Amino acid sequence: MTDLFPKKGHDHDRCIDSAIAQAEKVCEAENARFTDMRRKVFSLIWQSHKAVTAYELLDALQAEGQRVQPPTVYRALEFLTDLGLVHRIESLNAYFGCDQPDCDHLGQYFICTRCGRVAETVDEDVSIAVRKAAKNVGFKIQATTVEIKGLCHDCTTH
Amino acid sequence: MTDLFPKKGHDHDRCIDSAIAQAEKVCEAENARFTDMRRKVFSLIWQSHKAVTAYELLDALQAEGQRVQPPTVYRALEFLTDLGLVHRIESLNAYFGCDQPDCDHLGQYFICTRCGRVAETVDEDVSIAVRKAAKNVGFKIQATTVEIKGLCHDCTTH
DNA sequence: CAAGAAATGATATATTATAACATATCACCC
DNA sequence: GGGTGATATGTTATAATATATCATTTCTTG
Repeated sequence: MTDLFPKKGHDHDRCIDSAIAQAEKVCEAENARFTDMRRKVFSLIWQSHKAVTAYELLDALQAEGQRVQPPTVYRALEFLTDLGLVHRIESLNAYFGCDQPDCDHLGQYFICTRCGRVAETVDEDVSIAVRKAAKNVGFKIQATTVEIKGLCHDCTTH
Repeated sequence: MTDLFPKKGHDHDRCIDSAIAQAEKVCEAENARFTDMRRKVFSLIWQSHKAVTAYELLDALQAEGQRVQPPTVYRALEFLTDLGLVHRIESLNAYFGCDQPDCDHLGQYFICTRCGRVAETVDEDVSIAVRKAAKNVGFKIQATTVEIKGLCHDCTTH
Protein backbone atom coordinates (compact mmCIF):
# COMPACT_ATOMS: atom_id res chain seq x y z
CA MET A 1 0.00 0.00 0.00
CA THR A 2 1.42 3.34 -1.00
CA ASP A 3 -0.43 6.31 0.35
CA LEU A 4 -0.82 8.95 -2.34
CA PHE A 5 -1.51 11.64 0.20
CA PRO A 6 1.49 13.53 1.46
CA LYS A 7 2.74 12.81 4.94
CA LYS A 8 2.07 15.15 7.80
CA GLY A 9 4.86 17.61 8.21
CA HIS A 10 6.24 17.12 4.72
CA ASP A 11 8.11 20.06 3.26
CA HIS A 12 5.25 21.68 1.43
CA ASP A 13 7.38 24.50 0.08
CA ARG A 14 9.07 21.87 -2.03
CA CYS A 15 5.68 20.79 -3.45
CA ILE A 16 4.97 24.38 -4.40
CA ASP A 17 8.39 25.05 -5.88
CA SER A 18 8.37 21.86 -7.86
CA ALA A 19 4.86 22.50 -9.15
CA ILE A 20 5.82 25.99 -10.28
CA ALA A 21 8.96 24.72 -11.92
CA GLN A 22 6.94 22.11 -13.80
CA ALA A 23 4.36 24.68 -14.80
CA GLU A 24 7.06 26.93 -16.18
CA LYS A 25 8.39 24.07 -18.24
CA VAL A 26 4.95 23.18 -19.59
CA CYS A 27 4.20 26.78 -20.48
CA GLU A 28 7.48 27.15 -22.24
CA ALA A 29 6.93 23.94 -24.18
CA GLU A 30 3.46 25.10 -25.17
CA ASN A 31 4.64 28.61 -25.90
CA ALA A 32 2.09 29.88 -23.41
CA ARG A 33 2.62 32.85 -21.13
CA PHE A 34 2.87 32.12 -17.43
CA THR A 35 1.87 35.64 -16.46
CA ASP A 36 1.97 37.08 -12.96
CA MET A 37 -1.75 36.52 -12.47
CA ARG A 38 -1.60 32.92 -13.66
CA ARG A 39 1.43 32.23 -11.53
CA LYS A 40 -0.28 33.81 -8.55
CA VAL A 41 -3.45 31.75 -8.99
CA PHE A 42 -1.44 28.60 -9.57
CA SER A 43 0.60 29.17 -6.49
CA LEU A 44 -2.53 29.87 -4.41
CA ILE A 45 -4.00 26.58 -5.58
CA TRP A 46 -0.84 24.87 -4.42
CA GLN A 47 -0.98 26.38 -0.94
CA SER A 48 -2.60 23.15 0.19
CA HIS A 49 -3.35 19.70 -1.09
CA LYS A 50 -7.03 20.50 -1.04
CA ALA A 51 -9.20 21.56 -3.93
CA VAL A 52 -9.92 25.27 -3.90
CA THR A 53 -12.98 27.09 -5.21
CA ALA A 54 -12.75 29.99 -7.61
CA TYR A 55 -14.15 32.34 -4.99
CA GLU A 56 -11.68 31.19 -2.38
CA LEU A 57 -8.97 32.14 -4.84
CA LEU A 58 -10.70 35.43 -5.47
CA ASP A 59 -10.89 36.15 -1.75
CA ALA A 60 -7.23 35.30 -1.31
CA LEU A 61 -6.23 37.63 -4.12
CA GLN A 62 -8.39 40.41 -2.76
CA ALA A 63 -7.01 39.88 0.73
CA GLU A 64 -3.64 40.79 -0.74
CA GLY A 65 -5.07 44.11 -1.73
CA GLN A 66 -5.55 43.34 -5.40
CA ARG A 67 -8.77 44.56 -6.99
CA VAL A 68 -9.53 41.31 -8.76
CA GLN A 69 -12.90 40.28 -10.20
CA PRO A 70 -14.33 36.83 -10.86
CA PRO A 71 -13.55 36.76 -14.61
CA THR A 72 -9.88 37.23 -13.88
CA VAL A 73 -9.83 34.16 -11.68
CA TYR A 74 -11.89 32.09 -14.08
CA ARG A 75 -9.63 33.06 -16.96
CA ALA A 76 -6.54 32.00 -15.07
CA LEU A 77 -8.28 28.75 -14.16
CA GLU A 78 -9.24 28.13 -17.75
CA PHE A 79 -5.70 28.71 -18.89
CA LEU A 80 -4.30 26.39 -16.25
CA THR A 81 -6.84 23.63 -16.80
CA ASP A 82 -6.40 23.81 -20.57
CA LEU A 83 -2.72 23.12 -20.07
CA GLY A 84 -3.48 20.33 -17.63
CA LEU A 85 -1.70 22.14 -14.80
CA VAL A 86 -4.89 22.25 -12.77
CA HIS A 87 -7.86 19.94 -12.75
CA ARG A 88 -11.41 20.78 -11.97
CA ILE A 89 -13.03 18.49 -9.43
CA GLU A 90 -16.57 18.33 -10.74
CA SER A 91 -18.16 17.02 -7.61
CA LEU A 92 -16.74 19.90 -5.59
CA ASN A 93 -16.83 22.75 -8.11
CA ALA A 94 -13.24 23.26 -7.12
CA TYR A 95 -9.80 23.23 -8.60
CA PHE A 96 -6.79 21.14 -7.80
CA GLY A 97 -3.15 21.39 -8.79
CA CYS A 98 -1.90 18.54 -10.92
CA ASP A 99 1.55 17.22 -10.16
CA GLN A 100 1.82 15.17 -13.33
CA PRO A 101 0.73 17.56 -16.04
CA ASP A 102 1.70 15.17 -18.80
CA CYS A 103 -0.84 12.59 -17.64
CA ASP A 104 -3.28 13.07 -20.52
CA HIS A 105 -6.20 13.93 -18.27
CA LEU A 106 -7.06 10.30 -17.62
CA GLY A 107 -6.51 10.54 -13.92
CA GLN A 108 -8.61 9.53 -10.99
CA TYR A 109 -9.11 11.70 -7.96
CA PHE A 110 -9.37 10.59 -4.37
CA ILE A 111 -11.12 13.14 -2.22
CA CYS A 112 -10.94 12.76 1.54
CA THR A 113 -14.22 13.85 3.07
CA ARG A 114 -12.61 14.28 6.47
CA CYS A 115 -9.45 16.30 5.85
CA GLY A 116 -10.47 17.69 2.47
CA ARG A 117 -7.29 16.71 0.73
CA VAL A 118 -7.25 15.42 -2.81
CA ALA A 119 -4.82 13.06 -4.46
CA GLU A 120 -4.50 12.13 -8.07
CA THR A 121 -3.56 8.81 -9.52
CA VAL A 122 -3.31 7.48 -13.02
CA ASP A 123 -4.28 3.88 -12.61
CA GLU A 124 -3.92 1.86 -15.78
CA ASP A 125 -6.38 -0.79 -14.67
CA VAL A 126 -9.07 1.80 -14.12
CA SER A 127 -8.40 3.46 -17.47
CA ILE A 128 -8.43 0.12 -19.21
CA ALA A 129 -11.66 -0.94 -17.54
CA VAL A 130 -13.31 2.35 -18.46
CA ARG A 131 -12.14 2.13 -22.05
CA LYS A 132 -13.34 -1.43 -22.28
CA ALA A 133 -16.73 -0.54 -20.81
CA ALA A 134 -17.04 2.21 -23.39
CA LYS A 135 -16.07 -0.13 -26.19
CA ASN A 136 -18.63 -2.65 -24.99
CA VAL A 137 -21.38 -0.15 -25.57
CA GLY A 138 -20.01 1.46 -28.71
CA PHE A 139 -19.16 4.71 -27.02
CA LYS A 140 -16.30 6.94 -28.23
CA ILE A 141 -14.63 8.56 -25.22
CA GLN A 142 -13.73 12.24 -25.27
CA ALA A 143 -13.14 12.82 -21.57
CA THR A 144 -13.59 11.00 -18.31
CA THR A 145 -14.28 12.09 -14.76
CA VAL A 146 -13.42 9.64 -12.03
CA GLU A 147 -13.81 11.06 -8.55
CA ILE A 148 -13.73 8.89 -5.49
CA LYS A 149 -14.86 10.22 -2.14
CA GLY A 150 -13.99 8.61 1.13
CA LEU A 151 -11.33 8.58 3.80
CA CYS A 152 -7.64 8.83 3.15
CA HIS A 153 -5.30 6.53 4.99
CA ASP A 154 -4.37 9.14 7.59
CA CYS A 155 -8.01 9.81 8.34
CA THR A 156 -8.94 6.16 8.76
CA THR A 157 -6.12 5.56 11.21
CA HIS A 158 -6.12 8.75 13.29
CA MET B 1 -21.50 -4.52 -28.64
CA THR B 2 -24.73 -3.63 -26.92
CA ASP B 3 -25.71 -0.04 -27.17
CA LEU B 4 -26.99 1.19 -23.84
CA PHE B 5 -28.74 4.11 -25.44
CA PRO B 6 -32.33 3.56 -26.47
CA LYS B 7 -33.09 3.13 -30.14
CA LYS B 8 -34.60 5.93 -32.13
CA GLY B 9 -38.35 5.64 -32.18
CA HIS B 10 -38.53 3.40 -29.12
CA ASP B 11 -41.75 3.56 -27.16
CA HIS B 12 -40.72 6.14 -24.62
CA ASP B 13 -44.02 6.07 -22.79
CA ARG B 14 -43.06 2.60 -21.71
CA CYS B 15 -39.78 3.93 -20.28
CA ILE B 16 -41.72 6.49 -18.29
CA ASP B 17 -44.39 4.09 -17.08
CA SER B 18 -41.87 1.50 -16.07
CA ALA B 19 -39.74 4.05 -14.26
CA ILE B 20 -42.73 5.31 -12.33
CA ALA B 21 -43.84 1.80 -11.47
CA GLN B 22 -40.34 1.04 -10.18
CA ALA B 23 -40.25 4.27 -8.22
CA GLU B 24 -43.56 3.43 -6.59
CA LYS B 25 -42.20 0.07 -5.56
CA VAL B 26 -39.02 1.56 -4.13
CA CYS B 27 -40.94 4.18 -2.19
CA GLU B 28 -43.28 1.61 -0.78
CA ALA B 29 -40.39 -0.62 0.23
CA GLU B 30 -38.67 2.33 1.92
CA ASN B 31 -41.88 3.57 3.45
CA ALA B 32 -41.35 6.88 1.71
CA ARG B 33 -44.09 9.06 0.28
CA PHE B 34 -44.19 9.43 -3.47
CA THR B 35 -46.12 12.68 -3.31
CA ASP B 36 -47.62 14.51 -6.26
CA MET B 37 -44.73 16.93 -6.44
CA ARG B 38 -42.12 14.17 -6.31
CA ARG B 39 -43.98 12.16 -8.89
CA LYS B 40 -44.29 15.21 -11.10
CA VAL B 41 -40.58 15.99 -10.88
CA PHE B 42 -39.65 12.37 -11.43
CA SER B 43 -41.84 12.14 -14.45
CA LEU B 44 -40.43 15.38 -15.87
CA ILE B 45 -36.94 13.98 -15.49
CA TRP B 46 -38.04 10.96 -17.44
CA GLN B 47 -39.45 12.97 -20.33
CA SER B 48 -36.17 12.35 -22.12
CA HIS B 49 -33.04 10.30 -21.76
CA LYS B 50 -31.06 13.45 -21.16
CA ALA B 51 -29.97 14.89 -17.87
CA VAL B 52 -32.10 17.83 -16.78
CA THR B 53 -31.12 20.81 -14.67
CA ALA B 54 -33.05 21.86 -11.59
CA TYR B 55 -34.06 25.09 -13.27
CA GLU B 56 -35.30 23.32 -16.38
CA LEU B 57 -37.55 21.33 -14.07
CA LEU B 58 -38.60 24.52 -12.34
CA ASP B 59 -39.45 26.14 -15.67
CA ALA B 60 -41.44 23.10 -16.76
CA LEU B 61 -43.43 23.12 -13.54
CA GLN B 62 -44.08 26.84 -13.80
CA ALA B 63 -45.10 26.46 -17.43
CA GLU B 64 -47.90 24.27 -16.17
CA GLY B 65 -49.12 27.17 -14.12
CA GLN B 66 -47.80 26.00 -10.78
CA ARG B 67 -46.24 28.64 -8.55
CA VAL B 68 -43.17 26.58 -7.71
CA GLN B 69 -39.94 27.92 -6.24
CA PRO B 70 -36.41 26.50 -6.39
CA PRO B 71 -36.43 24.89 -2.95
CA THR B 72 -39.41 22.78 -3.93
CA VAL B 73 -37.53 21.36 -6.87
CA TYR B 74 -34.35 20.81 -4.92
CA ARG B 75 -36.26 19.04 -2.18
CA ALA B 76 -37.86 16.70 -4.64
CA LEU B 77 -34.47 16.06 -6.21
CA GLU B 78 -32.93 15.38 -2.84
CA PHE B 79 -35.65 12.92 -2.01
CA LEU B 80 -35.28 11.13 -5.33
CA THR B 81 -31.50 11.02 -5.27
CA ASP B 82 -31.48 9.78 -1.68
CA LEU B 83 -33.61 6.86 -2.79
CA GLY B 84 -31.39 6.26 -5.81
CA LEU B 85 -34.25 6.94 -8.21
CA VAL B 86 -32.38 9.84 -9.73
CA HIS B 87 -28.67 10.47 -10.05
CA ARG B 88 -26.91 13.75 -10.14
CA ILE B 89 -24.47 14.12 -13.01
CA GLU B 90 -21.76 16.19 -11.39
CA SER B 91 -20.08 17.33 -14.55
CA LEU B 92 -23.38 18.74 -15.85
CA ASN B 93 -25.02 19.98 -12.67
CA ALA B 94 -27.99 18.00 -13.88
CA TYR B 95 -30.17 15.11 -12.87
CA PHE B 96 -30.87 11.84 -14.57
CA GLY B 97 -33.45 9.13 -13.99
CA CYS B 98 -32.03 5.83 -12.87
CA ASP B 99 -33.59 2.72 -14.36
CA GLN B 100 -31.91 0.33 -11.96
CA PRO B 101 -32.54 1.90 -8.58
CA ASP B 102 -31.18 -1.10 -6.72
CA CYS B 103 -27.73 -0.64 -8.23
CA ASP B 104 -26.04 0.63 -5.06
CA HIS B 105 -24.89 3.88 -6.66
CA LEU B 106 -21.81 2.31 -8.16
CA GLY B 107 -22.79 3.11 -11.70
CA GLN B 108 -20.95 4.76 -14.52
CA TYR B 109 -22.52 7.37 -16.74
CA PHE B 110 -21.99 7.79 -20.44
CA ILE B 111 -22.86 11.29 -21.60
CA CYS B 112 -23.16 11.93 -25.30
CA THR B 113 -21.85 15.38 -26.09
CA ARG B 114 -23.68 15.45 -29.42
CA CYS B 115 -27.22 14.32 -28.63
CA GLY B 116 -27.10 15.04 -24.89
CA ARG B 117 -28.41 11.66 -23.87
CA VAL B 118 -27.09 9.84 -20.84
CA ALA B 119 -26.89 6.13 -20.21
CA GLU B 120 -26.02 4.33 -17.05
CA THR B 121 -24.13 1.11 -16.70
CA VAL B 122 -22.94 -0.89 -13.77
CA ASP B 123 -19.75 -2.42 -15.04
CA GLU B 124 -18.20 -4.84 -12.60
CA ASP B 125 -14.73 -4.49 -14.11
CA VAL B 126 -14.77 -0.75 -13.61
CA SER B 127 -16.03 -1.07 -10.04
CA ILE B 128 -13.42 -3.68 -9.28
CA ALA B 129 -10.63 -1.61 -10.78
CA VAL B 130 -11.71 1.44 -8.81
CA ARG B 131 -11.96 -0.52 -5.57
CA LYS B 132 -8.55 -2.04 -6.19
CA ALA B 133 -7.02 1.35 -6.95
CA ALA B 134 -8.47 2.64 -3.69
CA LYS B 135 -7.16 -0.32 -1.77
CA ASN B 136 -3.71 0.18 -3.28
CA VAL B 137 -3.52 3.60 -1.73
CA GLY B 138 -5.28 2.80 1.54
CA PHE B 139 -8.38 4.78 0.72
CA LYS B 140 -11.79 3.86 2.13
CA ILE B 141 -14.45 4.54 -0.50
CA GLN B 142 -17.70 6.25 0.45
CA ALA B 143 -18.95 7.21 -3.00
CA THR B 144 -17.71 7.25 -6.55
CA THR B 145 -18.42 9.43 -9.55
CA VAL B 146 -17.59 7.99 -12.94
CA GLU B 147 -18.75 10.14 -15.81
CA ILE B 148 -17.63 9.51 -19.35
CA LYS B 149 -18.20 12.09 -22.04
CA GLY B 150 -18.06 11.32 -25.71
CA LEU B 151 -20.18 10.12 -28.58
CA CYS B 152 -22.85 7.48 -28.31
CA HIS B 153 -23.06 4.83 -30.97
CA ASP B 154 -25.87 6.56 -32.84
CA CYS B 155 -23.91 9.79 -32.95
CA THR B 156 -20.72 8.18 -34.23
CA THR B 157 -22.54 6.46 -37.07
CA HIS B 158 -25.05 9.09 -38.17
C1' DC C 1 -60.26 14.53 15.97
C1' DA C 2 -55.98 16.21 18.13
C1' DA C 3 -51.06 16.44 17.97
C1' DG C 4 -46.82 15.75 16.05
C1' DA C 5 -44.32 14.74 11.87
C1' DA C 6 -43.54 15.42 7.18
C1' DA C 7 -44.00 18.11 3.10
C1' DT C 8 -44.51 22.27 0.72
C1' DG C 9 -44.85 27.44 0.26
C1' DA C 10 -42.56 31.79 0.37
C1' DT C 11 -38.88 35.01 0.81
C1' DA C 12 -34.37 35.99 0.73
C1' DT C 13 -29.79 35.19 -0.26
C1' DA C 14 -25.49 32.45 -1.07
C1' DT C 15 -22.50 30.34 -4.42
C1' DT C 16 -20.64 29.44 -8.92
C1' DA C 17 -19.89 31.16 -13.56
C1' DT C 18 -20.03 33.96 -17.87
C1' DA C 19 -21.14 37.84 -21.30
C1' DA C 20 -19.66 42.05 -23.16
C1' DC C 21 -16.90 45.79 -23.79
C1' DA C 22 -12.79 48.76 -22.29
C1' DT C 23 -8.02 49.08 -21.33
C1' DA C 24 -3.40 47.56 -20.80
C1' DT C 25 0.50 44.74 -21.99
C1' DC C 26 3.23 41.96 -24.92
C1' DA C 27 5.60 40.24 -29.20
C1' DC C 28 6.97 41.01 -33.51
C1' DC C 29 7.99 43.41 -37.68
C1' DC C 30 9.82 47.18 -39.98
C1' DG D 1 12.80 51.80 -31.05
C1' DG D 2 7.83 52.76 -32.42
C1' DG D 3 3.75 51.15 -34.49
C1' DT D 4 0.51 47.36 -34.76
C1' DG D 5 -2.06 43.33 -34.04
C1' DA D 6 -2.65 39.77 -30.68
C1' DT D 7 -3.05 38.47 -26.02
C1' DA D 8 -4.24 39.38 -21.32
C1' DT D 9 -6.54 41.79 -17.83
C1' DG D 10 -9.93 45.28 -15.93
C1' DT D 11 -14.72 46.48 -15.20
C1' DT D 12 -19.55 46.13 -14.96
C1' DA D 13 -23.38 43.53 -15.13
C1' DT D 14 -25.89 39.44 -14.90
C1' DA D 15 -26.80 34.41 -15.53
C1' DA D 16 -27.05 29.86 -13.50
C1' DT D 17 -27.02 26.82 -9.58
C1' DA D 18 -28.18 26.06 -4.75
C1' DT D 19 -29.54 26.71 0.19
C1' DA D 20 -31.15 28.92 4.75
C1' DT D 21 -35.07 30.17 7.26
C1' DC D 22 -39.52 30.51 8.80
C1' DA D 23 -44.62 29.99 7.72
C1' DT D 24 -48.25 27.05 6.28
C1' DT D 25 -50.37 22.95 4.79
C1' DT D 26 -51.01 18.06 4.63
C1' DC D 27 -50.48 13.56 6.32
C1' DT D 28 -50.34 9.92 9.82
C1' DT D 29 -51.28 7.80 13.77
C1' DG D 30 -52.99 7.24 18.30
